[in-house]
Amino acid sequence: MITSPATAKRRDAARTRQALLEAARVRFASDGYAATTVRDIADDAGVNVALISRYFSSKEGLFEACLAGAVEDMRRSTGSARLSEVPERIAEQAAGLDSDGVPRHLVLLLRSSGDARADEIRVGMLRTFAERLAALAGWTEGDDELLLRGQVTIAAALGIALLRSTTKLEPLASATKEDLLGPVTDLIGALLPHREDS
Amino acid sequence: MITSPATAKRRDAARTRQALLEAARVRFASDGYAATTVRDIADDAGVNVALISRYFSSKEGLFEACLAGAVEDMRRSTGSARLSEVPERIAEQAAGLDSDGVPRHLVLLLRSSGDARADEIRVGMLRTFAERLAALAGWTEGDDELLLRGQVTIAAALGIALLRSTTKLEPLASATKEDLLGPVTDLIGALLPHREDS
DNA sequence: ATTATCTATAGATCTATAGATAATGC
DNA sequence: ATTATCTATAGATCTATAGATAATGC
Repeated sequence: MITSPATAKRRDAARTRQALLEAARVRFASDGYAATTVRDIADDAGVNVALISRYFSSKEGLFEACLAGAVEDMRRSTGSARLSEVPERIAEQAAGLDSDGVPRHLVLLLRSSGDARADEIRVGMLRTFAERLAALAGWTEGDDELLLRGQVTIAAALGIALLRSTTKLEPLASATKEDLLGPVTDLIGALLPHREDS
Repeated sequence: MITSPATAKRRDAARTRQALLEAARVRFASDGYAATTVRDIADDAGVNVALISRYFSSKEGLFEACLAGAVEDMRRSTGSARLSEVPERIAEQAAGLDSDGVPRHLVLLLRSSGDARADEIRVGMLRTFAERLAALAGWTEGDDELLLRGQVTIAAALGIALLRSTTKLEPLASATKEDLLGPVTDLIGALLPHREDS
């Protein structure tokens, strides 16, 4: 174990960077880009505001770094999955936690910073994500009807995640991954037809 | 016809108020509350900024007025519907247009202004909306499982609407109500079980 | 000595409003 | 005369940064 305890006051650029990144993901995801101030993020991270510019150039740079993290999450989630595993993965994403309880912030994909470059990344990720889902259900280039269904599936998952993270609408807000699994399984079963040939 | 042409420069408080309201709904829905400036809205409406304070007290007041409009939309949409009519209504909402092509801005229900009062209205509407849907599928007080399904249905519809209004993700972004009807019908059929007794 | 962190502040918004102007209707 | 609209501006943020401070490791 080289890492120091979480409460460490020891100067550590890498740790500070990480703390900012995590605080930013949470804030951007739940409050949106414009409503979040750099001071909010720095305070949450227990760090001086000026360090955001230091490590991420700007608020916009920090947002892009958050998106890059979401790309990672997404890769791991849809990577080598089979259609039969999709409902559980989606339920995890919608619940906002992966199977180990590590927070996921896919909601970021619905949060625009207004910056053109960040928006391209964001929409590109959504596109890829939807195509992977559709592909698991037998989609091939040009089949717009099935692609639309893949995109509707993503939209539904993100809608659930967003409603959970921005409102206290019960029982949805407190629903666990297990609570969501039933409805999500039905939802995906209806949207993405199972292939005959596998 | 008493109303003057749309291009009228004639002074008309009611018309100005309405123009502000419509411009605000569009901006708040697509950009969110914090990212929208009162000047954006006034410019879109072709009206002086100061008139926002005049007719709505504040930016927050204008947002609340927009929400009140969304309540109207919602009432009309889930009013006396039967379960069999729900998919079409939801498809309309998700598409962002009602059957006459009049824009709907249910996405506002996902947009927080940060103000406690507005948020209560917002979440209250979501709650009512979900309960009505669930009730059409046989929900009675205390049945949390079915209520969750109602809320997931709303979340899915809002997710679609939001993705459509904030990205250019094709084919979803350009899908018509008719294009959406298939997937949405399947989605609702799977989420909300049809009652045996009717 | 190096570099992580903090202080202080410039400059750019953005909202709200007081008071001036000008179109309307009696 | 009334009231819809506009001008000008005060006051409150918020981001980015230059330069000072202080902890670290050689």
